[in-house]
Amino acid sequence: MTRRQEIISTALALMLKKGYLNTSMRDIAAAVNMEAASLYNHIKNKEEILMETCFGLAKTLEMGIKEVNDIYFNAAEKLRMAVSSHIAAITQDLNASHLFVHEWRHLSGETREQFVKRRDLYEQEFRDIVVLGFEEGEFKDVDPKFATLTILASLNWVGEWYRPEGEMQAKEIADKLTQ
Amino acid sequence: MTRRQEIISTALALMLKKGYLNTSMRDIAAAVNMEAASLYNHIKNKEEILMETCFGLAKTLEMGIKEVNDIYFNAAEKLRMAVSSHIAAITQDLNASHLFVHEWRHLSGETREQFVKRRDLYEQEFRDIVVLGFEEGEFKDVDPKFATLTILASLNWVGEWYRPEGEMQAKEIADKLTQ
DNA sequence: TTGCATAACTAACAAACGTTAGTTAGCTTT
DNA sequence: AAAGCTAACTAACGTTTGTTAGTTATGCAA
Repeated sequence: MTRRQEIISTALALMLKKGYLNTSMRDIAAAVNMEAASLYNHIKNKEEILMETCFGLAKTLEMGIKEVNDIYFNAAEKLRMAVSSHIAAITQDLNASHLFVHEWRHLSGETREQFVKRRDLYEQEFRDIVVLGFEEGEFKDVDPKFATLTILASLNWVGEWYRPEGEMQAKEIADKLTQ
Repeated sequence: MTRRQEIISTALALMLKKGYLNTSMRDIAAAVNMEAASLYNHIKNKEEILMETCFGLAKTLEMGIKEVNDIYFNAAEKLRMAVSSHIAAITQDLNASHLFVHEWRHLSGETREQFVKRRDLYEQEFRDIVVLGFEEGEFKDVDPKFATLTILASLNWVGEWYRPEGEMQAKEIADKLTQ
């Protein structure tokens, strides 16, 4: 792990515990045993940590749903895989997920708009799967838009209580949730 | 509306838009056309806003579920009413809900522990209803703990997208969600 | 051996923060 | 008329914040 990666991953851990705004460059520096100013040899500024993390996870999620759309045809199966892929991404790095789910608001200006746009797009693709299932008569009596929001809510919330050392594995969660 | 209420409700609106930490006393003051120092004639300090809001909503939710437990007997009906009551509380004041769901972390020390304790207790009561339904054979094949977390996740997330001017009314949402 | 890149340091800056102190104008009560 | 309360003000405080500038030791490449 390069020094840069070490700094960022340490920062993410702090930011989960204390929040993005409440985590200072000096906090991060102390946690990796250096001075705040030295961090700037490795990263451009504080927001770069947030940006890189949010967009990194966005990319992972996008790739996941793209793969699902490429491979599977049946709506129910598609949904199961999309859920599974989402859960995998979220649980794989809980610290990063926290920034992605909660702290993206603190991206500034254009960066933030860009993020929101990609997030909406992902939600749209997710919704398409639900709608497909609706048309196939697979899922019944649900408002697709509403259902999608509810599903994504549950998925993102997994990051709040999932603990890697716990008994539930990512795949298991995905199965239960799809059901 | 007293000046105090005006200050607090203005503060909540700002905090929804910008986040609790990112909303300064000067921001709040400007929004109600006074100086930051003058706010202290009405409130003790910044945290009082957060505290009062979080505990206020906690109380509302607690009263809601207590009433459900007092009146209804059938598990399915109980769950429907608990969901309905929760949704009503959340949608009634979206600004307050945001603090309750997202910003309670910034309560300090003992206050925070107290809040978490009450939140866990509420979750426990909610879970009891699910378990009851499980025993009555009403809800099938679900892990109660898991199901409760998922339900509450969906409920709290409603605050993220619900808009009072939108087409969906609180009761309508409750119905769809219970289903 | 010289020269350059890397990664750390110290010092400092300007801005913003929550909060306190002290003051004052305008009501309300005595 | 006097006294007291309310709610605003100005000024200032000590911190903390993100960031920049300038310096230095180390290690690799020419």
